[in-house]
Amino acid sequence: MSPRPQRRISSGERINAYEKRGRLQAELGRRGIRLTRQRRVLLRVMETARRHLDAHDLLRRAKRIDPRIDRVTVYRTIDLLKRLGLIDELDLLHLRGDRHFYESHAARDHIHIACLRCGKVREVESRLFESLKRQIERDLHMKITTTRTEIGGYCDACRP
Amino acid sequence: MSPRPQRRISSGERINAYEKRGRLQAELGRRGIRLTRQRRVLLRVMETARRHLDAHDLLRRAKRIDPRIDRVTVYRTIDLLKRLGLIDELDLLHLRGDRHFYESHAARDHIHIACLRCGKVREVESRLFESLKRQIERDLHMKITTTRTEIGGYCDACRP
DNA sequence: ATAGATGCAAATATTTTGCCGCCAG
DNA sequence: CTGGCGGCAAAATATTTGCATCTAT
Repeated sequence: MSPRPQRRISSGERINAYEKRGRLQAELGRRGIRLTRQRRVLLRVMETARRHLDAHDLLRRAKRIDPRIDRVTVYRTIDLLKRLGLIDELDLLHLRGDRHFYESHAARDHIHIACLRCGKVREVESRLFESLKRQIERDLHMKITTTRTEIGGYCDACRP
Repeated sequence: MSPRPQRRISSGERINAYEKRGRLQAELGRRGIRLTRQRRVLLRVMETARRHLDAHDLLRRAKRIDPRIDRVTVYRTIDLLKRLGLIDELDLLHLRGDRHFYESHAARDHIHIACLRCGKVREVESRLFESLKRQIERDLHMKITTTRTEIGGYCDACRP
């Protein structure tokens, strides 16, 4: 390959860098899935989140917009979106306990990198990771549809 | 770099390919940590497992060797080993529900690749993945200590 | 001898299910 | 209108905690 360094890391704390506002809702509409009041609220919460949210967070934020929503509906909506492949589920190395976090499926895969001390989570894309996926598809004869990479360590400030 | 293909994938269903029998126990001894009857049994179960086990599996297998062990002890031992960095925690893309699976920390990092249809999990090592980690350490000024990569897709037999 | 580990019971946390009334299309 | 959806309560599952007792060193 070429000798130039494979710098393709574009970090950022923002979760939904690739999110077009209303994308999820449009997607459900396109697939003829019923858009209820509760779903609209939840989709909006997910699309505008600037950090990773778990079911509890989603409920709390949704209630702030419209209190007429139940915990169970949050879980059922999460399940729906997961099945449709519109959101990803993470657990961020269990850094914050055993809950699951959700993020709207980005255009490109990215890697989650968490500092084990300060808990900050960064997201990066990487050409190398894309190559890795292609290599696995080739060598193991797999069709990859989902990936989840969570890397833990110590950031510059927290280095021991 | 060289033009030869980066084939470094060494798969296999076996979990503890790199495990020396008694490694975990020796490690605890070396660190002056009390080796109780229950811990010995659990360490043995972990070292000899040929597939990923969750807390429930660990308890069941431990009880087969010596029934005098409680569920709580399993959780406490898992916690101990996690804190010491001797085992890794996975959830295999929640393919089998929301439990956690454990594996004794291998010499080299590996990637878990699961077929979303038949559920088979394969483990591979990859040079590209090692490069990816080094790239991240360099570019983000991180010291990486843990990684967890879970890739889902469809294997050759299950391809739609 | 004694710090630390275990067992048991109960608490917590998280997610799922059953059932019935409601509402988006 | 009506089949899918949401609310409520309760169950299921997974994990943690308090405390008295035991045991590895």
